[in-house]
Amino acid sequence: MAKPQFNQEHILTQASSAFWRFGYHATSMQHVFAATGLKPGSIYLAFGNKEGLFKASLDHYTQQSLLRIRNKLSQSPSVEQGIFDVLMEFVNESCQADYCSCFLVKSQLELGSHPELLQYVSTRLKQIETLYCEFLQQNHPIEEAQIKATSLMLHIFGIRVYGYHSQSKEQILSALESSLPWLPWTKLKH
Amino acid sequence: MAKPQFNQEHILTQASSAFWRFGYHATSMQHVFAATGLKPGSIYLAFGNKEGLFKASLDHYTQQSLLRIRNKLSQSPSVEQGIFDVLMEFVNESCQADYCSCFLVKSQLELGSHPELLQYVSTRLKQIETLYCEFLQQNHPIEEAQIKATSLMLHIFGIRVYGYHSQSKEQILSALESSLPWLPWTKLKH
DNA sequence: AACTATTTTGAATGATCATTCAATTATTTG
DNA sequence: CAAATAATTGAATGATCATTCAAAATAGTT
Repeated sequence: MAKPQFNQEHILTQASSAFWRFGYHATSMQHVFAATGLKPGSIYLAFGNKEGLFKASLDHYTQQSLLRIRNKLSQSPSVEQGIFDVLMEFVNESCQADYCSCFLVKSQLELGSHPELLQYVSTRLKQIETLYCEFLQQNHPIEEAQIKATSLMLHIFGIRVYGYHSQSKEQILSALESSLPWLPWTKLKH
Repeated sequence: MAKPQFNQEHILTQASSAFWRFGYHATSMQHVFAATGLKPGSIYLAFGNKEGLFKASLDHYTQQSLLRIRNKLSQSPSVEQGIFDVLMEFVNESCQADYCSCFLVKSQLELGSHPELLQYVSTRLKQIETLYCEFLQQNHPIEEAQIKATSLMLHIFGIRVYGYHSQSKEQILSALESSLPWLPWTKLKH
């Protein structure tokens, strides 16, 4: 064997970041070579082709997202409080200068006409919904948990799009409070 | 003058359709030439460059969307009923085989790192929100109308993303009913 | 009919795209 | 240390990209 294989974590971090910010089509392999400092052959040996690298990037992002949500919901005094905190994080992200929404949501819309990648993205978004649903089942019958989880995903998708509008934080918060009354808003009011 | 200028409506219909379905980066000018049957020079003379054609396509789509919503809300017995009907149309669209979400929402996410086009898209999405808000002011004080309009946009954005999941119609409807209780759901229940 | 103004044509351009592969380098194995 | 094995290199490839422009065609004007 030659030099042990390059750091896959490093390249996936860089590739995810590029695909996330610029999208699948606007990110060229040459950009990836430049960002990672690696040569074409290395990346093609490890990931096969651009699609393979993209899938691995999606996986990397999804695992981090699932972990982040799981930690937040586990460590909160209640599931509702944890969900509320996660939502607030999403809203606050949208205020940052380099905001670039959610990698999975962006990919879902960009690759709507690419059945294989679309399926790959949809599966991962469903994993996230399932995670919320599992936590909600601690407090609610499964049917209600499922409805709340779907409603939550609709709102999260909405935030991911609406967040691009400038100075939207207060508007988003008021709207969320009106349509998600089962979250613990009281501590923020007045 | 030569032959009167080609039918701009026709080319914008074709170009919008391509940009909408495949996105800005995945739609090449060669695709547009093939779809319209026109030669490069004609299109470049009329629209300047790809960005110009894209902006004109966005405008074309936006004007049609505003017209469609305005008609629906004007002809309904109440604003709430009109909004409900529009939402149901969006949900039903997501069941079709060739579903491709909303051109503006897709563009907003794809062009997040292109400030000029991002601004162009955001302005048009805000126009749609303003239209809803104006109609809602017939029944509600302006503050409440604005919150309802923003909540509506969040939900519409959510539907536009969630719609890609297969067999999602019933789930979406249940979730919408739970988070938009001010819409006239009763006639559908039981 | 001749002239002018404008549009259309379509081949060509250089840039950038994803991808390949023979040669080189590095590591493990015998 | 030598042989075998595997990873890395980076220049090169053909395809496709957005865009250009000189020439041809068409319509209005005199």
